[in-house]
Amino acid sequence: MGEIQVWPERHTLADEAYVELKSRILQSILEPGAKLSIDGLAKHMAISQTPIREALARLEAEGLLARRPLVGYTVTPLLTITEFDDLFDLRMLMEPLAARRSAERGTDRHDMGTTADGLRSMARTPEYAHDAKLSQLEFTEADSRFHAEVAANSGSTVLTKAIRRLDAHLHLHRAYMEPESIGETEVEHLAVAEAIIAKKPLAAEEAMRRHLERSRTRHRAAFEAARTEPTPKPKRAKAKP
Amino acid sequence: MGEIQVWPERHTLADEAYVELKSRILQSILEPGAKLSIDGLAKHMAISQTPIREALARLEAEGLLARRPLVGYTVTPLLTITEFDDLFDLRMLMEPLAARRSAERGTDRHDMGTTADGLRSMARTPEYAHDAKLSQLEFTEADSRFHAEVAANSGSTVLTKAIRRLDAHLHLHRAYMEPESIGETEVEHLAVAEAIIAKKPLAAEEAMRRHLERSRTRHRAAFEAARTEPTPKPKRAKAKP
DNA sequence: CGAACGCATATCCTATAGGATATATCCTAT
DNA sequence: ATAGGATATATCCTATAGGATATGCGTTCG
Repeated sequence: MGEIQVWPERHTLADEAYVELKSRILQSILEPGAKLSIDGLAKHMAISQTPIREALARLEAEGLLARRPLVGYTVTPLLTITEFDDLFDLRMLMEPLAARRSAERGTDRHDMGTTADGLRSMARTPEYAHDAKLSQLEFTEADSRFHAEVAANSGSTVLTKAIRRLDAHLHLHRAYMEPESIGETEVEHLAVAEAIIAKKPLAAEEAMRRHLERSRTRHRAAFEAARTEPTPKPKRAKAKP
Repeated sequence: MGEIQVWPERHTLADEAYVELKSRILQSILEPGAKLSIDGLAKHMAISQTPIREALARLEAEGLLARRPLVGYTVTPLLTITEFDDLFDLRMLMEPLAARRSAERGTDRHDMGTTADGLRSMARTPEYAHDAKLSQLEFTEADSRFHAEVAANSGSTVLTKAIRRLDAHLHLHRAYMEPESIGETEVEHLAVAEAIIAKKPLAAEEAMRRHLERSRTRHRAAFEAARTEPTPKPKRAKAKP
């Protein structure tokens, strides 16, 4: 019983609404451009409007929603191909830096950072699940977590936050990736992880750079494939069960 | 009467509360660590709690406030010296890129971008006002606007938003009230502006880099000066008029 | 036939009341 | 005297009602 219970982390309905909505947005259950009705959401979640409003305000500040005063909130539209390229340009600036610093610190003797095994396990992608869609979701989340972990291990909160903000938008596009690229991703992630564990800053930086280059190519292919068949899920999200 | 009225930009009480609170934080009227009572603020602004909550949620997502569920909001502590350095590292990555791209586009024939004169006028810093504190705030805002404008003129919304979300000026202003050499800043801004107007990408990039380097040096001096005298205003902000 | 005006509805925004939780105070026991 | 616990208060959080605004539709006029 000597365990230090860090505290049950009290959370409110506003927190739950925030998590729920963010999840729906990132899974494209709420499609880009969709209108979010406040009391519609309130009824759907069986809570009142006040916590919904609070969650929406946070998501807007985070860039996932757009707000027009006295009109309502809408889901941020998908990136254009130009914006997509710009986003990767920024990742190419920031994430190799994060990898380098992370490697400078290494994975041992840090209260805040990860362990070597933790990083390795995060680099790995989950096994194929039965449900293809679920598998896809797990992969995108695993990918996101790995990049976030590398950033966090850099020890720079500023850098970590900046990377996370970029990632939120990228996440919307991960859903369009081909499943066969999962294997490649895992290999590249492991290269980054091992360089960090071995405390080889330059190697880690370069490994991340290469990973992003190839990732960009893969995403771009998926992007243009999606262009041909206009929308993978053309059904309207009216949220009226 | 032929003027196109872009619309009176409807705003809500939540918006007003947001602006008001942000302003108070930036002026250190609300000091770091200060507790913000929700219905205290509501009574003080003579509005109800709901819009206050919404404003607080936004400010929290923006990093100016910290929230503990069921306890309350507190003003975020100032940047540490490490975070200060990290912040400038990121600016040094992103803003020279923005300056380069901005120079590639130039300042003419763009619907979105600025005019040459517009950019020049933004490079200039405002005159001194009576109130030193307000004067300092105006300078910060002018500086912020110039950097934002250079970013916007790059044509990349992703880059622009990423730079804005760093909220560099916001945090720097909070931390260091020492008046930075206004003259130097203006000269450096003009160097950047002219390089952009002349469509010299490399020169613009380099000018921005040099400006940031010197700005970092200036701020750093103020930072360490502030370190010696621990807190400029040791009085508690209990906000009980 | 097209455009403009007015009304009706849906939705947002704000205010207020009450339940739930954390913190401070006071008391008791060792 | 100090540590531990119970009570009281302050504050947060949630729900709900009502005023205010934008949008859609039908009608009317040019």
